[in-house]
Amino acid sequence: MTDQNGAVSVEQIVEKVWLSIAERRLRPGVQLKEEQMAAIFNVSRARIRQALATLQRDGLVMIIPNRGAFVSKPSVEEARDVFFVRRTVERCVVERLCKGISKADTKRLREHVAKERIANADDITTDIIKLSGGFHLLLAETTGSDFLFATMRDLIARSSLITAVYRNTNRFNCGPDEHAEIVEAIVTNDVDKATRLMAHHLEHVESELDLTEIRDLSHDLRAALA
Amino acid sequence: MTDQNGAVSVEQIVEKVWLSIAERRLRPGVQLKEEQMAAIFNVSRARIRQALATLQRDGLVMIIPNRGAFVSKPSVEEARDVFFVRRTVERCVVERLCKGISKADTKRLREHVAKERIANADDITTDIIKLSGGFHLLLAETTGSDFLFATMRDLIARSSLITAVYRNTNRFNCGPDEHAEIVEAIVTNDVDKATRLMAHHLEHVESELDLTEIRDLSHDLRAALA
DNA sequence: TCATTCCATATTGTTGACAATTCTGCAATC
DNA sequence: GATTGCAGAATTGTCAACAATATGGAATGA
Repeated sequence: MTDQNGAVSVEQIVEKVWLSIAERRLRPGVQLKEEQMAAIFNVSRARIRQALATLQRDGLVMIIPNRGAFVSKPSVEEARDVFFVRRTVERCVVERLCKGISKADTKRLREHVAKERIANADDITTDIIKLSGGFHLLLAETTGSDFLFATMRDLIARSSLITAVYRNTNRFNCGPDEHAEIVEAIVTNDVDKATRLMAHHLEHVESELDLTEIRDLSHDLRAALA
Repeated sequence: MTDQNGAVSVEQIVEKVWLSIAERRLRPGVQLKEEQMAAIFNVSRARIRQALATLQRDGLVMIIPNRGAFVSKPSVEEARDVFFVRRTVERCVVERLCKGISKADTKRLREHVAKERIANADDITTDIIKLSGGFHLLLAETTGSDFLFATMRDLIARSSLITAVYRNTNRFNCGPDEHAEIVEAIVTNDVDKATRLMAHHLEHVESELDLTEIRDLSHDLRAALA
């Protein structure tokens, strides 16, 4: 949590908030007050502001001038959008990877899936959330394309928020088994199978969301009427 | 340039730098010193830092801790990546728009193309650059998808930088004629034609870049050797 | 002559205080 | 009883000074 100097870095603050949102401990609409957060993390407000700006970039919080930062409240349309774009972008990712993947990358992917299995077996929610998003991020990183990676970073962050808001079931079925299948299809350069599995996987994840109604987990009247 | 109080907003600083990069007046590798910029815009360093953070998010500058902010130097691979992703994302955009577009949106698109024609006729470089990127951005905005819009915003910003670095010709052939054709294909709901025209248009833009060699427009020895 | 060390300078990073804005509770008014 | 106006409190926005770090060149020694 702290580095050599006992201070918390911006990245650590961002990750902490990100996880709190993904774990539903921070609900959409809640205001993230700077001074309050500065006290919690024991850093100056400037660093908190920097973290909030990053979280805004990632679409997790919404900053209103002179009002403050609030946990984002994605609409059903936005949720569908994110999955729509994910389908196309992740298809690109898989197609690229099927053109050939190094031994080292294969190893990294398999090891990641192994970690996911362990987290699932031990039922450690924090790890499950981090690793299941991390898998898709790792795929993008493996393509070697900085831009694909950056795009997926955005998509995964927003997906976490959407999952937190609209998830129906309590279990995370974006599980290691489907991930493992995708990896194996990629290492055998089977483009058709890999893209089909990825498409199916994303449909599966989306199907576990209830995207029929607007969920309002907050009690902020102002936001509800805006 | 200035608001009521005579101060320059963060957004204005970002746009100014963005344009300077697109117009090749700020070259890749050049360091953007905070104090220097604060003096130029007559604001405090804090505001400059905020603007630099935004520019980093857009991929236009690279911030190295304890070293400073430098105008990004996209590699040939990164350049190809951006156009690769643009082809898929803009295809999505066009497909969506072909499903139906309102009268008001049609009007906005046609008016935008008209503005582009005027800028081209009058040969106002600043307007040409802003409007030709703005066209693609307007298409994304018209889909109504916040995420598609945000993604295109990123892509256009990076494309501007890439064009500035790797452009061969002096003329901007991302001209209004091809844009006009795309708009007309969209308003007639001709998906095949619209996607074909968009693909061709992007190929055209990319073809005017020289993506065979690493261009180093800067004179910063350290950066050149890094 | 070349490599290395050290110090002065320049630049970024951080902090706490102050200014501007917004929110909240209460009282006065219709 | 509901609404408006106002003052105090809470919160965000801005700034300028200070601390930490990196840079570049001179001095030193092989």
